[in-house]
Amino acid sequence: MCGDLRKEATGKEVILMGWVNNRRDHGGVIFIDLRDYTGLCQIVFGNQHDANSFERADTLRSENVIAIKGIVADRADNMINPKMVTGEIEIFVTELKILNTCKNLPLQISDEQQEVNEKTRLKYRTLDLRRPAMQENLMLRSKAAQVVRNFFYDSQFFEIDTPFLTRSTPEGARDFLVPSRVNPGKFFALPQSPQLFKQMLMISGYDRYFQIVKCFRDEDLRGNRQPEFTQIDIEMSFTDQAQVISVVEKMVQKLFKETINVDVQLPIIQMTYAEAMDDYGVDAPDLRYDLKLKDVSSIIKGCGFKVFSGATDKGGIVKTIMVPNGSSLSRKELDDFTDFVKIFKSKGMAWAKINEDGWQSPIAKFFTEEEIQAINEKTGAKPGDLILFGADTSKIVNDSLGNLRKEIAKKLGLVNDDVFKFVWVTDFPLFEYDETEKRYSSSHHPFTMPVIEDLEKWGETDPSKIKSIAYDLVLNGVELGGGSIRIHQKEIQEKIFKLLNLSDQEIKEKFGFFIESLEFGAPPHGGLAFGFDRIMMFLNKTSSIRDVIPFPKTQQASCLLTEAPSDVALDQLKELGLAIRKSNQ
RNA sequence: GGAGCUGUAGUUAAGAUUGGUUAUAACGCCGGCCUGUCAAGCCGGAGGCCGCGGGUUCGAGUCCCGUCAGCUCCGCCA
Repeated sequence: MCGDLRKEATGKEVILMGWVNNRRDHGGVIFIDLRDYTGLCQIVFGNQHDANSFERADTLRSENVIAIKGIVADRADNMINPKMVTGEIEIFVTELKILNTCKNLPLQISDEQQEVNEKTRLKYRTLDLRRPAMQENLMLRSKAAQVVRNFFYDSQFFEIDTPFLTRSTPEGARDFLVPSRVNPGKFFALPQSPQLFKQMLMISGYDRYFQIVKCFRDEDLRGNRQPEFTQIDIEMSFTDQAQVISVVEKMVQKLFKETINVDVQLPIIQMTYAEAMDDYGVDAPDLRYDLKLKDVSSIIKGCGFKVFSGATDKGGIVKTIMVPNGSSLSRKELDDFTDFVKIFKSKGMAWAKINEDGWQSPIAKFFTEEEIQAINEKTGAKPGDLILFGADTSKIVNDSLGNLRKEIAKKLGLVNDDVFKFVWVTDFPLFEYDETEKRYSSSHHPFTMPVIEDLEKWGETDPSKIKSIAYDLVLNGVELGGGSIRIHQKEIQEKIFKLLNLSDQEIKEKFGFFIESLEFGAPPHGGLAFGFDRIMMFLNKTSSIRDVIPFPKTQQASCLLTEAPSDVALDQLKELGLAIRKSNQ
């Protein structure tokens, strides 16, 4: 292949096929860099090598597809190109076959300097994917998938596939629906994950399962979220949290080693959800930098500043971020931070610059010397430092300061993308209270095993206090994957459904098949699912999920290449028993 | 559903504060010259619905309103 030839091949006759990356026409001699997925190789056309191909090489243009026969030649010392791995040799072309031509290009394949607009890239994805950078991304993805497969196969996991046409389930994300022609008026749903199927495989006795599988969720897109995405899905029987974690982190270690040669130290540290929220304000903390949040609620309780004391009086909290040497930040930068926290429903952000003689702060006058001392002590602030305050409900304070912490780290240059800080976050609450719908919903999913003592103690009175046996693997502030030990007893599963406000009839209708499966000797089991695309974002060092997915959707969930989704013929609808309603009422 | 950023030759950008002759550059493309380049070089050339629609104005790429698209984020994502 083009990128493989070295000095050792000198004198050999070779056949190369590929794309014209670049043509340099000197009149009497024409140089072409020929490209395939392995790289570039310079081929030389000249009268002395072959008059016929030299003449026709005049017509070659970028991205023409050609096949050549030629002799590998050693380059003289002053002609070696140290920038190319094949730079010590070139091919004297003796025969040229033009396999295809190419129209003028909407984006340049060979120019890696020029960042092309993403709209253009997605519209001409075929060409975008021909760019070496994208080829590297997708080839690494292929390699990663192989490493994962080999790891699990070697660890006695079975790769078993599960259906894409399955039934819609309540809870969770919106389903993508697929109408059934054979059963007019009825619909399949594409799986949000193979959750129930893998659990049923455990019940069927397959002991250990994995799958690299597409999942579908009809929710709004983000820089790291696509409507169809790929999970590394894992389930194990007769297991517990420690064992799942232990197996999975070995996989992660192997994956990072064999793809990007990064050593992941095992065991990966663990922290509870409560610790993560306390110290970082988020359930997926970035541990590459410190900037921990400190709760100063008890200090400011009853202080003269009504915004703070009012927040704690109403059951809220006041937390701080101490920015070392942060007092050099300008008023404008602090205003930007204030605007930033407003995204997260925070009403504002107070700040205090620490001087030798006390606080320089709009709110300093509201605090006694003792309170100031206590806050300085709690936050560890010294002269030259800066303290930022958030006061509101704990959700808003954690949300805004947790995200502000990341923002500050970015701004101060504390974020090093060559560092990989993994952490397991454990002991998640089983439920979250949904304020808008006034009910509880599962933090993980409804099949997560609760801590049984919690369930007995709080089940009737305060379900939000129930913890679950669930765990997330977080890397640099991003959730890579999450899992749990599952409920394997019918009674507990039914109890959880009830707490989720599902009626007996709904339970029977939606999950009857699963509940019944549990009754036929379900073993204890648990597992985890990774976002494969997100892992690939780290391995490829990209911040866009679209750079690791060959044919992604735009934020409006459309494909600019195929123009999907599209209208369909009336006949198709008719056959499915469907009609499109004009208005959206 | 909401907020912000962006949209100008094939591509990437400048021009937008302060409205004013023919909208500028680089790369790419086309033609010519050239036997050692490798981001080749030199000479010449073509290429524009300034996202779209409306408004203000004697005059709009530039100001105003609307709209569409791409991106980032909030909500949403068990």
